[in-house]
Amino acid sequence: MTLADTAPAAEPRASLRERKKLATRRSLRRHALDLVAQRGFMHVTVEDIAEAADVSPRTFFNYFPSKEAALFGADPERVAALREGVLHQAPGEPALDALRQVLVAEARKVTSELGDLGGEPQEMLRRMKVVRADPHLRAAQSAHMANIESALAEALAERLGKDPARDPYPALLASIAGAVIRATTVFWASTGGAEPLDQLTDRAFQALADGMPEHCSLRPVIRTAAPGKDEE
Amino acid sequence: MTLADTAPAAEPRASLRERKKLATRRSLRRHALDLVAQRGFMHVTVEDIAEAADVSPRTFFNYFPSKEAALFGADPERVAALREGVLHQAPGEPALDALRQVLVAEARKVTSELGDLGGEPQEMLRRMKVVRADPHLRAAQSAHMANIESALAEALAERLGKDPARDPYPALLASIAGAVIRATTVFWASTGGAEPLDQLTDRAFQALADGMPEHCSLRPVIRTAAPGKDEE
DNA sequence: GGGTCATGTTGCGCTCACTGAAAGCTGGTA
DNA sequence: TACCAGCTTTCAGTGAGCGCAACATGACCC
Repeated sequence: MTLADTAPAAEPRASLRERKKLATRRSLRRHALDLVAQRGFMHVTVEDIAEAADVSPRTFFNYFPSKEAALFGADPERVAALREGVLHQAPGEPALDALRQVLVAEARKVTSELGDLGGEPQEMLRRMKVVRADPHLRAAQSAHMANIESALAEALAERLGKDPARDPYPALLASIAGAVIRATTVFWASTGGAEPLDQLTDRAFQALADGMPEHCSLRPVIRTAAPGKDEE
Repeated sequence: MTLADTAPAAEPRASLRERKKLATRRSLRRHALDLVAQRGFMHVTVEDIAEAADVSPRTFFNYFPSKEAALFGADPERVAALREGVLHQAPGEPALDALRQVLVAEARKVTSELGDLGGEPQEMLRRMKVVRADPHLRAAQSAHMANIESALAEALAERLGKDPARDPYPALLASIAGAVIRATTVFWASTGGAEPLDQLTDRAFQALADGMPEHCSLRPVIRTAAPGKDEE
């Protein structure tokens, strides 16, 4: 495994130490995903993953707080970026719209060829397929998302100038946003990534804005303005 | 601790064995809640709980699959009831409305004086206060809710005659319903139960049906008997 | 009441996730 | 080169959770 690849290196090339750390992180992530895809989450131990990545088990926990985190650990920086987006995206417009824009953009990033964290293409898809297959992992994903939802709720409350202790709206919206993300992502994986995740996300938010009608257009729709759109 | 109390005994009085089992279950739940409320989830071991309830630690796991489950374990029968409700409540009406009715009714039951599982009054409130305080527990609650969401999604798909593999609507709606439950419940706890949970739930669903407008009426509204619609 | 069976409880041993501390290794730097 | 900061490893320990084999106890029948 070479250390200096896959990254377009827009930055002045991090120190060797940093590169090694990033490589180890990726290696752990990658091997965790591989092993879990092969054997199922339950039948993979942290020791297995560490061994595959050629580090000690203890080192695994220096990188990830839990076995699950190696699969869908969102870096703090990404959460901070979401926060930032929720606060400042589309000022003046409704928070729901801003949230929608931010999350659609995030979905696009995460599923772009490079994959998140600069990993392999399709990595996100593989990850979600694995998650989809295992109820325990779906639960763990929900748990993980709960933390992100908290951050979102906080940001939404700030944007709206509402006191979370008095108004449930920010927390409610944040929870719903999390639900949308989880549902669309799992569905996306179940179709093998046939329809881009960002479009699915956008349509889900449209349905939400329309009051979740039963015959809503969760299937491809011709929309003006933003993303080009196809019909089915 | 007497065995035969708290239950109005509409039934022919279960066998001694059944009564003991139920008593043990309640005792474990109760002591788990007490201890966690005192010391925090992290600082309570299963051994502590078992000791307090006067059973062996092994027995604890005969009743609950995990430490968390003693706090917010929904009995399978209750989930089955939800499923049933989603399938057959308000036939002909939109699934969202049926879901709303079912969950509002559930909220009323769960927060009724008797508490769920026939426990103490206010037990639900104490439980949710504890959950609200601890991020780990909030995550665990999300994880737990994910399972219920799966059941809801299945039921919704059946009701709507939609194929979950082709249409994300049922899963999306189920996830959102779970999000609504979690958000409203946590908020309800944060207000100390000032406003009835079922009303909060109903208003949250109203907001959802209205497309989550920012200035929606999540605060008390004068509403007539049945969901006779209000304008905001 | 006594015998028998089904069911529930317990003790034991084990795996594995996860953590703190101390010692060893390695890259950055003067 | 020498030193220091930061990373990795080893080690020892806690605690969740599970399978299994006794053991205890209601339930049932006579």
